[in-house]
Amino acid sequence: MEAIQKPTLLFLPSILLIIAKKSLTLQAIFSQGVLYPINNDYMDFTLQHTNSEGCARAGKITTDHGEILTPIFMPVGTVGAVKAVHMRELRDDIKAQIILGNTYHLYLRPGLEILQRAGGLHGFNGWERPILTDSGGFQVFSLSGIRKLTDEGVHFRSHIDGSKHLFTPENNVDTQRIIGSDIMMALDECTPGNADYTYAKKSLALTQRWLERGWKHYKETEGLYGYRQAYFPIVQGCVYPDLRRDAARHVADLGADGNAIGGLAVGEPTEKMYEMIEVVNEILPADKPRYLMGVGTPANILEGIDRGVDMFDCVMPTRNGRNGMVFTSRGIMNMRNRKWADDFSPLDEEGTSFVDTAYSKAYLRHLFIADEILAMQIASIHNLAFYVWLSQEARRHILDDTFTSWKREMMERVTTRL
RNA sequence: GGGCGAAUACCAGAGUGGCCAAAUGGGGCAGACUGUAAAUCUGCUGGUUUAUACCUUCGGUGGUUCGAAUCCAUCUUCGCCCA
Repeated sequence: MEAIQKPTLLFLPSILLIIAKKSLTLQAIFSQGVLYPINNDYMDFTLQHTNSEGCARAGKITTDHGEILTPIFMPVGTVGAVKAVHMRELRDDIKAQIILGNTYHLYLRPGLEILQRAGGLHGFNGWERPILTDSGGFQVFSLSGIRKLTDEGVHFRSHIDGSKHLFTPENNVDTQRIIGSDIMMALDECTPGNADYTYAKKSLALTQRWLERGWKHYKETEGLYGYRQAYFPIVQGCVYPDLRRDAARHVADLGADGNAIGGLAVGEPTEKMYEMIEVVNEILPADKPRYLMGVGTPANILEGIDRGVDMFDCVMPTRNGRNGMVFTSRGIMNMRNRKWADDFSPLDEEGTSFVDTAYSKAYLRHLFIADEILAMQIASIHNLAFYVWLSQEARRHILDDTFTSWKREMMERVTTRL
């Protein structure tokens, strides 16, 4: 072990040097007031196979921090930590290929200065694989009580200390540059699922104006740490097909390295969500990855894959896991239920994580009832491993052209309440 | 042997004449959670399959009262103090 770790340590000073140089170069460019596009970021995507009976796709995304095999589920690590899960478990056991961070949360804490001095989020939390950052658009939605939208951007109060801040499409790119995510997300308004048409249309127009500004700024800047950063635009439009189509065309016209579908699973009926995915994916380019933001249940993910989505993220495996819900290929368990009290069988006979066989259902229930931290760790590790497994198993069946029948069977199983 | 105090639902513990099937915690049972202000939140927790309804309950028994968990008598148990 030591022999492996030592060279890494030796490289650190040189890495820091590169970062320092890069920052200096950037400052020099900015100080000269260069306005023409200097950005040559790009991210590779290879579409490897499309299911013969539908739209499900298998692909490969290449970033400077490594490859991502799609369809992929991405664990959420809002403040730079996937709650209750160590990086080693995330990498070696869950086999996460990419994780999320959140611009709003990281900007407030620990703040940009610390992040920049740490060498970005990768340097700060030690995750060496790809990172995607949400822009804070979801917080525009979820913290709606303490924010105000204007054309300029979103004015908001910190949920931590009440201080006032402003995100603009431009400074939001700069912030994500400092965080150093491999995939940055456009600043958008995540329109509530129950918004009326007039509001949704107005909201979309704002998102689109912000997108154009953010995209321009993205093109005019470059990363601080010597690796490429992609910038994904987001399709909004609520549950209205014409708005969604308009949004998808607008997004497709940019020619970004990947495209996201946002504003779903935010209160609208599930069927509407599926319908919107279909509407949008007819328009989004097939040769770029498609990211369905914030979704969802295992069933939602299977349906999303079936409709041509390549990337997913959701807090459900971690949050619900901490609250006692365990997702398996046999169905869903509420670990607090009495019925598990004397079930000494493994947590998940078919699970891929070490916790699945190391611990019994009865023991995990005991830990939840006793309010032990270990309960949340076990459930989070299990759920994330299951979600990643589910996406990669889908990938395997797409490559084998057996996705459709496999999905039909899995849909039955993952929706069962045990 | 004497004195004082206490006994309330699974546990702890409010309640000292009607607004009490009885506060509040804990425990228990179930539910929610979808780009994380969440190790959080919501129900239920005497019985009657529904109930703004009825029945049974506040250590036991007997009383006072239109009405008692609440007042009186007595018994039982527990705690503390004095011998």
